[in-house]
Formats: sequence, C-alpha cells, structure tokens
Amino acid sequence: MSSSTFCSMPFTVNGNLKLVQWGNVIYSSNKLAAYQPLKLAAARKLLDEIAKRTRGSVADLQITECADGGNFGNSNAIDDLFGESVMDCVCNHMDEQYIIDQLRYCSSEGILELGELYHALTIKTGIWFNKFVATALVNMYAKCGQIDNGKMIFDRMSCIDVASCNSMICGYVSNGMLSEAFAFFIEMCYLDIVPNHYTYSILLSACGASTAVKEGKQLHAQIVKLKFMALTAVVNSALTMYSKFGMIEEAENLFQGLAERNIISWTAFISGLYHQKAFNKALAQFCLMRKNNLEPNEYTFSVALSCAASVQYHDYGRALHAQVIKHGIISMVFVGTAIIDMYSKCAEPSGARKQLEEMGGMASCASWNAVIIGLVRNDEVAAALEVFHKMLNNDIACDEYTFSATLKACSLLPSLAICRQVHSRVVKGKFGTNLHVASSLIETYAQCGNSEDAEKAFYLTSTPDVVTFNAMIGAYSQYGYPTKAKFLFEKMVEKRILPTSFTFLAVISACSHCGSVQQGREFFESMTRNYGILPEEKHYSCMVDLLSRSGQLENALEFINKLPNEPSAAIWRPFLAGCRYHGTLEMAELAASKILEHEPGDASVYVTLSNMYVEAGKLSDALKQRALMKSKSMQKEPGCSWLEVNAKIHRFFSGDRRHIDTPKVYYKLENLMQKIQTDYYNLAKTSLLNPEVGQVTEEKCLFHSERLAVCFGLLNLPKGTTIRVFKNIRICLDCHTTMKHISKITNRDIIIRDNYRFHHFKQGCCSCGDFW
DNA sequence: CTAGGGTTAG
Repeated sequence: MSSSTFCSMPFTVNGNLKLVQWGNVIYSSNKLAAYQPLKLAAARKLLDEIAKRTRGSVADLQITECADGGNFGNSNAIDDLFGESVMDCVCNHMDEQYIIDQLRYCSSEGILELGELYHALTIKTGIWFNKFVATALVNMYAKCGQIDNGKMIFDRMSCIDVASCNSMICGYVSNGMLSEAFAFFIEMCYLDIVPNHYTYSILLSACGASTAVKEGKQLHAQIVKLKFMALTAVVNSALTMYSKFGMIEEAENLFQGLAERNIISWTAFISGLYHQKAFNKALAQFCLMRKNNLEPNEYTFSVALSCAASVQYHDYGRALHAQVIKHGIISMVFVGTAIIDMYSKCAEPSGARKQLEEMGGMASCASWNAVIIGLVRNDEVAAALEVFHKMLNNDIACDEYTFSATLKACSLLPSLAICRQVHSRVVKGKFGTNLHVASSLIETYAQCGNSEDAEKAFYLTSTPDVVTFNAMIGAYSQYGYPTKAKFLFEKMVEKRILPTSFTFLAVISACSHCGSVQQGREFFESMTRNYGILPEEKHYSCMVDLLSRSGQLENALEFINKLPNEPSAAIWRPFLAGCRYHGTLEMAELAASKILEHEPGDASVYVTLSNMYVEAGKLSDALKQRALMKSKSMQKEPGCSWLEVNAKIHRFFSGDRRHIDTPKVYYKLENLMQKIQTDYYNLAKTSLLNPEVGQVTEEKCLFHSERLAVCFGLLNLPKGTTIRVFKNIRICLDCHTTMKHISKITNRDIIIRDNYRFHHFKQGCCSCGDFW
C-alpha cells in the first residue's frame, strides 16, 4: 500500500479536505467558520507545538483570531496547500507519538475537523504507515461518528492487531451498532486475533447498552476464566453492565469483590443503586466513598444530586451543591443540570432558576427543561410558560421534553389558546408524531375542553403506544364517550399493546358513566385475571362508583366490606354520592360518618347530608349539619387566600338560608368571579407566547379552582336561584370540585334547580360522579 | 484500544 491508496479516499489533500495555510497556520478551510473556541485552542496548540519543535525557526507564526471566518475568503492562500517551508518543518519535526497524542485529543473531544487535518498530515509525512498511527486514526474517526471512514483505514492497514480491532469494536459500540460490534468480535476470533481485556471491557459495556443479558453473562464467565477479574477496569465494565440490567445483587458482588475500587467503580455502583431507586443506600455508599478518601468527580456528584433530589433531601442537596462549587466543577453542564433538577424536585424552583441563570449560555436544553418541569411541579404554571418563552427567545432548541412539560403547564391552566400556540411550535419543530409529545397534546387538549383536537392528535400518531392509548381512552372516558373508550381499548388489545392500571381505571370509569355495570365488573376482573394487574385504591373507588351510581347500593356496600384494606374516604365518597343520587338517607349517614372519621374537615359531607335532610323534610337535622360544618370545617390549609374568601362568604350567608337576598348573592359572586377572571386574564396575557398572534380574547376567564367550588357549596343556594356561570366554568355543586375539563358551553346561565342537580348537562362530574 | 452521568407523557 502506498500513500496513493489514501489519496483515493474521500479525504485527500487536494480533495474534499482543503487544508490551507494562512499566516503559517493550517486550517481545514471548509470547517473554519464552524470553529468553536475549543477548536481554535486546539489549532493554537498545534501551532505552539510546531514553534517549539522548530525552535522558533518559523519566524512569523501567529494565529489570527478569526473564529467567525473573518476575511478568510480573501486570503490568497486558500488553495495554496502546505507552503514549502512549513511542510519542511512539519515533516522534520512531527513524530509519530506527537500525532498519536493529537489524534487521541481529537477523539476524546470529538473534533473531527482537526482530526481530518492530522489525517492529511500523516499522509503528507508518510507516517500513516505506522500501525499505531493508523490505529489512532481508526479510533479518531470512530469516536467522531465516522465509523465508515475508520473501517476504510482499518481495511487498508497492512498489519492489524488486537488494538486496531478493539478500536473498530469500540467504534461500532459508541455509534450504537451493537450487532456489528459482535459480528466484528467473532470475525477477529476467526482471524486468530486473541481478544484482550480491553476487548472484553468494550463488549461488556456493549451488552449493558443493549439488553444482551445472556451474552453479558457469557462474557462474564470468560473474563473469570481468562483471569481478568483482577483488572479494575474490566470488572467496572461488568459492574456497570449488571447495574444497567437491574441485576443489582450481581453488581454488588462484583463491587464488593474488587481489590481496588477507583472512582469509576464507586460511581458505577452508586448509579446502579440510583436506577434501582435505592436512593438512601446510594447516598450511604457515597458517604462511605468519601470516608475512604476518594474525591467525587462530576459524574459522582451528578448521581448523588439525583439521589438527593429523588428523596427530597433538600439540605443534603444544598450541601452537595456547595461541594460542587468547592471542587470547581460547577460550570460543567451535567452537574449544573443535576443541581437544577435537585432544586426542582425539592420544591425550590427559585433555586433552579438561579442555577440556570448562573449557567448562562452553557445551559443545555435539558437544563431548561428541568427548570420548566420544576416550575410545573410546584404549580408555578405561569412562570413555567415564561421560562419556555425565554427559551424560545434565546434560540435554545426545544426537544420532546420541553414540549411535554410546557403542554402540561397549559393543561394545568388550562388554556386552549396557549396550548394551540405551543402546538404550532410542536408542528414547526416536527415533534407532532413523537409519542411523548402526542400524548401530552391529547391530554392537554382534553383538559382544555377540546376533544376533537385531542382525537386529531391521537390519529396523527402512526404507532400509538400504551401511554398514547391511555391518554385518549382517558379523554373519552372523561368526556362521557364510553363506547369510544371501549372501542379504543379493544383496538389496543388487538395491537397487542398491554393495558396498564390506568387503562382499566379509564374504561371502568367509562362504564360507570354509561351504567354498564356488568361490563365494568368484567373489566375489573379481567384486570387481575388476564393481565396480572393488582387493583389499587383508585380502582376500588371506581368500582364503588360504578355500583353506587347505578343504584346497586347493597352490592356496593358488600364490595366495600370485602376490600382487603380498611376503606378510606376515597372509597366512601362515591358511595355517598350514590346514596345522594338515589336518596337512601340511612346509608348516606353511614358513609358520611366514615368519611368524617378519615377527613373531619370535609365540608362537602355536611353539605350533602344537609341537602338530603332538606329533601327528606328533616329541617332541624339539616340545620344541625350546617352548624357542625360551621364549627369544624374550612380551618385547614393556612395561608390560603381562597379560604379567607370562603370564610367571609360563609359568615355573610350563615343563618337562615331561606332569607337570602338573592340579588346580593348574585352581586357578591359576580364580584368574586370578576376578580378571578381578571387574575387569570392577566396570567394568560403575560404568558402569551406570540404576542403578535393577538390578544387573549376567546377564553379570558378560564380557570380551575376547587376552592371556588367550595364557595358555591358553602352558599348552598335555594331552588330557583340563578347564577351566571362564566364561560367554561363548571362546578359540581354536590362534591364541590371544578370540572377538570371545560365544557363548550359559553355565557350560559345555569339555573340551580331540583336540588342542585343539572340534568341538562350530559357529562358527569369527575369526582362525585353526578350527572349534571 | 477499556469502564461512570442529568430532564418526559396517563
């Protein structure tokens, strides 16, 4: 093989890779504009080295700061490759080891452009004949994502050995081509090249990256046989592999058996524990490591921060933050993001935002995401949208996590207008078919009261997964489309997608809404029988709802009595709703007492009972409930301004309800709602993503406040009272919860009649199950 | 020529 062989490759000196000399500095011309400061620094390093080796004989060596390309195009030197004087210097002074070192640097930093330049240099100087240099080239291309070029060099090598093969295998693994890696391993064995401990290290990590448990175990057996177990790096690979498989006992055995544990061993084990959700144990190991005088690095801190975040050890998280600063690694993106995540999960979103600001331009998309998600988690929905807006303004590329989190914020508001705006960004970024984003879209449109768009988002996904199905089935169930919900469930089974516990909750609830008791029961039974899913309290509660709502109160009571655990308020509440609907006072009294045992401050129980007494003509009992409620309830949740409002209204209207001055009620409520409306209007206005799109006009008074519902409940207005319900607000007056989804009813007056039940609405309340 | 890390959806 001669150097002309190389010249036929895509990277010839005169071909695609244009090397230019400018001020005696060699650049790769077509990549120059893309040079980051890091790469410029690498070029400078090369220059310094040349200067050193030529002992300054190239007098006019200087680097020109032209990271942006500058007036580079004007240089006459563009096609003037390697000026003679420089080439002489380079040829005389660049030895193999230097090139190998530089190529290694390019590999670790992933600087393909500079690597290509060195490649050209090796051809020009002829040192690519050296097999160490060639191996370094293979490695460089493989690490820079150009595995094909690596393979081309490998195929042209006159003498391959285990090291060059390892480079190839490693290249395949790091490019996610696992089957190619294994095939190459087998091929090298055929060629009688004996794999060494490096080979096994690489392959073990490849197994960990896939789910090749069987192969991993075989490799483990081989490293034992080959006596590689004394080598920390090899055992570290195996340890990491078992951690990734979730086989934490195996990982622990390997870890305990290690004669010498380095920082990688500890980090691998701690992170294995983290993924097993053994957070406390992971943190204990972290402390133990520190006791053994091993200094954590950025990897170790990241995982320790994640553990602290998961168990919400706020103080420990802060201490870790301080340690990270002390170790001088605060500017590393991964650690910074882990710190943001820690503050987000420890309910200190302000700390998260502060860290994001500290990171400035270094912050990655994940860093921004972590802040947004933290704000959403802590109910700072408007702030979350604000951060998203800022992210767009700063031209940070959004990913599926960003959209999921932002859409979640929209669904909590809920605001259809903002949801639509985010959706437009989703489409623009081509994320519409991403399953995470699609699921979020379905959920958000459903919460914003737009079932058609939820449906559209669903049918745009070509291969919906379990979450997507769940979101859509949940939406159908919530919207009172049991037939559609059941249809989709069957489709899901047809497609061999295993339903989850949520799926069953949604379909049983759908059955409950359309009175299909038998079918609901069948779903409930098949859940455990056919899918091995154990019912949770939610499912039991849903079943009680199914039975009670259809009037099978005896069966419901029997069902409750057979429950494996002591029935909680969540079980008795739907039962009470059923009693209320079917007017069975004695059972209602039982349910009420059970609920109050668990939750003595639940005002809705008193209201319900009081209403039932009124209906039954037991006015004194009704008043007794009122008095009880007045003395006991609504004292919880200190600092909540809504409760103060509630209390005021309560005081205002306490006494004999039959003499309520209706216009005053109207006026008071109107004022109250106007205030809320203004708040939400301002909120929506400030968080508008694209101000040029227009003002918020359509849905300025969307809101979602359970506490408002409590206000209504406390009022307990008499028959015939008219309340003007603002657009899109629906509140169940029986259980006092706001309907989570917003109806399309606009500016319609609701007449409170027939004991607060609104039969002319077809949808049921998601909490108490009452049809309105 | 080898080993370790962060954020989602019902």
